[in-house]
Amino acid sequence: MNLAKTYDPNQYEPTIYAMWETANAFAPSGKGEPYSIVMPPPNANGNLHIGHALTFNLQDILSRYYRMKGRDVAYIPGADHAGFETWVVYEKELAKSSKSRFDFTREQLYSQVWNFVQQKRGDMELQLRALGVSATWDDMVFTLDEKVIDTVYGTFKKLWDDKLIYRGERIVSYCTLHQTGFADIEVEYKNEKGQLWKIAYPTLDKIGEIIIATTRPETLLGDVAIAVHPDDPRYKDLIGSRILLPLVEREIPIIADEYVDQSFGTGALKVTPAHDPNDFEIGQRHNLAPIQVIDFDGTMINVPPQFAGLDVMTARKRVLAALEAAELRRGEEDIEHAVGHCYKCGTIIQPLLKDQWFVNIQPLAQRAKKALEDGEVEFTPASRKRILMTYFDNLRDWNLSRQIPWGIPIPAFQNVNDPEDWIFDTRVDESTIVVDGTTYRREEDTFDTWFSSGQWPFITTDYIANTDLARFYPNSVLATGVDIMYAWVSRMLMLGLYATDQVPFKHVYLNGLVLDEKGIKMSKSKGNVINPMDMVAEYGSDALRLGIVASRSAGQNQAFATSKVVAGRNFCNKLWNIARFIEDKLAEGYRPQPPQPTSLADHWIIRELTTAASDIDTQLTDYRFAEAGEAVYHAIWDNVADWFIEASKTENNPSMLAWVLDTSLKIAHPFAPFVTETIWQSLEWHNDLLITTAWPTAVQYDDIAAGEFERLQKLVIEARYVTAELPGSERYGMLYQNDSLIADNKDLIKHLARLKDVTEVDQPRGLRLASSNREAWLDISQETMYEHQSNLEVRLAETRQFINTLEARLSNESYVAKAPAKLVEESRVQLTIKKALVTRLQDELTILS
RNA sequence: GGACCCUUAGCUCAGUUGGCUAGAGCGCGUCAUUGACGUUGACGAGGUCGGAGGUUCGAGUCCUCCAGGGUCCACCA
Repeated sequence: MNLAKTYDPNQYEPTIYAMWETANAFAPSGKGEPYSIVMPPPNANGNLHIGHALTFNLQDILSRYYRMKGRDVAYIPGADHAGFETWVVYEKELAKSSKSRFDFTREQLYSQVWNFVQQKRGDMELQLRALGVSATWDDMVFTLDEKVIDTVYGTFKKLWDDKLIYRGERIVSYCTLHQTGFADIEVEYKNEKGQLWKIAYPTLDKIGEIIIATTRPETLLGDVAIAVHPDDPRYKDLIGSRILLPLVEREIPIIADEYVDQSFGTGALKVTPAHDPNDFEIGQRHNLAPIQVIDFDGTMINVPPQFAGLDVMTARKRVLAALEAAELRRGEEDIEHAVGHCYKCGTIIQPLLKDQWFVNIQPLAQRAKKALEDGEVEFTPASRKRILMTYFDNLRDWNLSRQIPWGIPIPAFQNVNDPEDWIFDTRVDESTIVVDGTTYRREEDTFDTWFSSGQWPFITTDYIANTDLARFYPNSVLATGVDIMYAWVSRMLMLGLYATDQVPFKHVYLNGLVLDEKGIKMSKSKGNVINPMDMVAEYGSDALRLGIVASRSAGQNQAFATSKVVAGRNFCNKLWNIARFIEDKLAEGYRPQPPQPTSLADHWIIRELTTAASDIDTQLTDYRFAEAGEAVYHAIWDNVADWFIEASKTENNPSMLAWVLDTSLKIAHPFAPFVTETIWQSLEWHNDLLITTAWPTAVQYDDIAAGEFERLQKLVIEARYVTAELPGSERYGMLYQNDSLIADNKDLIKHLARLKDVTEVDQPRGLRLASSNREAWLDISQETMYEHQSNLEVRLAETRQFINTLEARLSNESYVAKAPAKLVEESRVQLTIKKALVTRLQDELTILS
């Protein structure tokens, strides 16, 4: 016995992982049909969270399974520079040393963050290894690697040449704290209570007035018009006249625009093109120049001196106070409206006018939508596909510009003499370049991170460069969290199709969020975050992996249950002890041989494990991870440990013991890679790696023998049921039988049911084991039998109840006529069986009374 | 304002195309007890599948409505 009594994962996991890496076991075999998964690159700015553990585990289960199935598997790992996300983390680091971004040049910042990320990235990669991911580390891609930038620039150029990229002054969602613009999707809307203020704008002669309604009175300072609906009788006569903008005393026109909703507020809309997307459009239609009154740092500019430099909220109060003093307020009402916030810092997003780079997205979106419609990509859960198609329909142009130094520079240069003249050039290391005698200045903005990660599948597989790896494009499956379906999955589909004329992956599997134990979303601020590495340290990597897939279905947000991780750990220990037992039973120097089933249990366990392996095939093909895991768990714990191992104690069949152990390890390996490989390595008849061994194939067995073992199981279960209630003195009693199946398996039954002995008799004596329908009786005293009477009565009542339902069903003509014949036949068979059981139970009761 | 999801045993959750006394893990109860494993074994108790209708021979599963919980999307000032 060279294995300790209990399995200690920490003692083996790092060694086993190192061994796989040394053996290059994760590398694609180059043989078989390619199967590829690209890892959603975790942010290289911190630690993995429990959601990563789930996603990567699912991917690794698939990778290991298909590797064993003989596919040419690439599971390509990555790390994301996570532009804005990392930037936020780094700014916090800077703040710790009382520094800010303004203390450094862009180049200094970039290299500082680079160093910061390199260090964090190393931690993250160690954590990936601790989870046991069988990723092809040689193909690891960081989102700032040269090949990424090259490909991203290539795509940008293509978009540019196809006139799908434009630069323009548009309203962008802007975080004044982080001082960068966002894509629409990055804005987090919350319903909040606010006020709708009514404000009077006096006519030029100050006799009349128009009342407008606004939730943001401070933007009044940037108003350039009042808009009313052309058909609105209240204002019809005023259209074309001018009015006085309060506080600023600027004359502005009253214009007519169909956009205005007559029923909202007062039906008159103040127009602030610089700070509202709709107003911007109105302004464009009416040739009104926008006036920016909120600066990029969130303070007021271009306003009367008493408001200049105030932050938005203070300005709002002052503006309201000034209006009050001027007697221009006409009441207010409470309303609930959606307010956009920065998803990182919660700062209220200001719509600001800024020159940004945009992708004209609809041509790309519609192509992606069509690919989904045509079934080129399937989804699990399927319902998400339709949701995504709707999303494509409503997508608006994508703002690619980010005003942060950490990211891929936008490869564009501006003519110093002609601001409208932009050229594409990749010499982003130069701040100015000269082309044909003209000087161009570099764009300072960087790309939205999702623009690069949106090209991940064809970047990581070198599809454009067409290296060896290109055979892995499109990817077989994309597995990721539902939370980034819009941000990431949608972009990969659009950019993938655009750049490669192919869908980037054939299947999308979306996992839900891992919630805390109480079902609440985890967040650092709530302090309810579960760290996967703590779980690995306490229970082992396999335990975490088993626990996190258990009872989890696609797309559902589900609570994390430590109890399932504990169950996973116990399962590993069970496997471990199965191995200890079998290794102990096999002679020194055992050499593998094909399984030679002799006993009923041998045939039965072959059937069970073969069935389990093929069930797992089906479940994994359907991405039913939890059910596949359950199949493994039960095949090994219930069937192998509780029945086969116990049965094997009454026989000695080394070929079967070894085969059962090998097969158990194989089917469990995708789910619990470490413990299975650890055991495999301890088996002296193996000198290969479990990870690269082949998935079990069918083995011949005798179905009749397997069925007979099942009958014996029923007998044993009934014997146990009866004896469990017996007093200690009678518990290990005799079993009398007149039954050749029992006689032939005397020792087995004796052991499994813990009987004193099994003896042949001519005449019935004791209590008949009626349920299992064999000629077998337990030796029980008259007194005990009497006590057992109530059990028999309960069983009898239950059986009669069931017979009633069966009879009712069969006497229903519609059922007999319409239900499948097979079902009707089954009902008939059941009825016969149950009727016979009733007779036997009644007989026993008669004897007792 | 729109869309989607959830409600099944004490807890966390499975339950594919409707098919026949509803499953798992943990927890609970009784018993076992030291050579594979107490991270164990045997046996057991827990559910009118949120509520009300409907379709069907048959509904946890499909439809409608209601109640409660959640998520996402949305430029109404």
